[in-house]
Amino acid sequence: MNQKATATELNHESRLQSEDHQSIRLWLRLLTCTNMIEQRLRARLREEFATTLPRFDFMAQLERAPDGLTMGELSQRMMVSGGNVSGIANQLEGEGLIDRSPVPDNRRTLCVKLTDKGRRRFVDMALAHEGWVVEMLGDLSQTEHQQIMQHLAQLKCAVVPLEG
Amino acid sequence: MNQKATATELNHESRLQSEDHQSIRLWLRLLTCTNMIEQRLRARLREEFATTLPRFDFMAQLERAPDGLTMGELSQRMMVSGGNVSGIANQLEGEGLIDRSPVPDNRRTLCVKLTDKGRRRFVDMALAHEGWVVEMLGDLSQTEHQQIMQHLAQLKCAVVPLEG
DNA sequence: CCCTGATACTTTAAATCTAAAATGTTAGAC
DNA sequence: GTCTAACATTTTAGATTTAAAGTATCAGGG
Repeated sequence: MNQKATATELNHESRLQSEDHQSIRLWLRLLTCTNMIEQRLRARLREEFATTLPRFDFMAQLERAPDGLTMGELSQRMMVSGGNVSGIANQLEGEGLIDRSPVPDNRRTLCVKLTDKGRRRFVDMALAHEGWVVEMLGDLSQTEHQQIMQHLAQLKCAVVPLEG
Repeated sequence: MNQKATATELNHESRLQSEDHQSIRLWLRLLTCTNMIEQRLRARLREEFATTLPRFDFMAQLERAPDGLTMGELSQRMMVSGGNVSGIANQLEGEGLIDRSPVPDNRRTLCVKLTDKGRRRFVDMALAHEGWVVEMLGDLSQTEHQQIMQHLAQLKCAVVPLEG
């Protein structure tokens, strides 16, 4: 940005560079927001329920899927590796919070569901969790909420096509 | 949301509940976007530069601070624990990419800087990194960029006050 | 000087996470 | 049927992460 170039005078290179930095700044701000919220949730889950975010997330996915999920589906939805899901499932199964049962027509697959105990345990945590999130995000107006949701949806669409 | 209640008929409880779910949805979408981008950057840094996101982030913080940073400042800016920073610093120092030197007036503190080798190495990566981010976020228009930035700034402000 | 508490950093132990290899299962080609 | 490749999951090895404990240093009061 040397001299007092008007908008139309900006060449491709400098325009591109400013776009670059803009994208980086957007990404860093996104990362900061997410990290801040994540750290708070992590801390409170530990303090108040002696559990971790991945364990909570695991149970949350199951709560939203009353018919159960396969290990692979859990892996996708939690956006973590399959091995990771196996480990957490072992813990939660050991504590009687989830149930891993074979599926009749495909012996490779396991169907994971919350046990009654698991559901009860989760409902408590989810209520508190919702409170914490609202505490952090609830000050935004209805309109702001909607706008950010839309923008993040666009952003998601902008990123997804690169999947392959 | 029973019957066809108009907006004014909604009682506090149901309004609150819908706000709750809205906040949760916003948080989950934010998390999804961040995770998607993060995973891509992680994969490409590994594939093309045989390094990791935290190592890249460490060097990026130093690049932005020519006078160097203390370990504590790095910990804050990277939003990770101090122990974590120590570990990464050991690696990078071992590879001659950074330099940890004592500070004259405070023997507890270390001043961390990029070495020339580290700076050269980082510049390469940063260029590619910027390209990847632009690839993912560059399709958003200037206006959208600005709006999302503003919204995330609001969101950040909404979260920060709870620090204590 | 000698405490005391705070600060800066490192170390430790345990959990998490990943990529890749291993295991067992399925589906389709031939 | 047999082979092959894909699939679903687990196991493994190793890196990363965190919280908390440990080490060393500083600053201030008595």
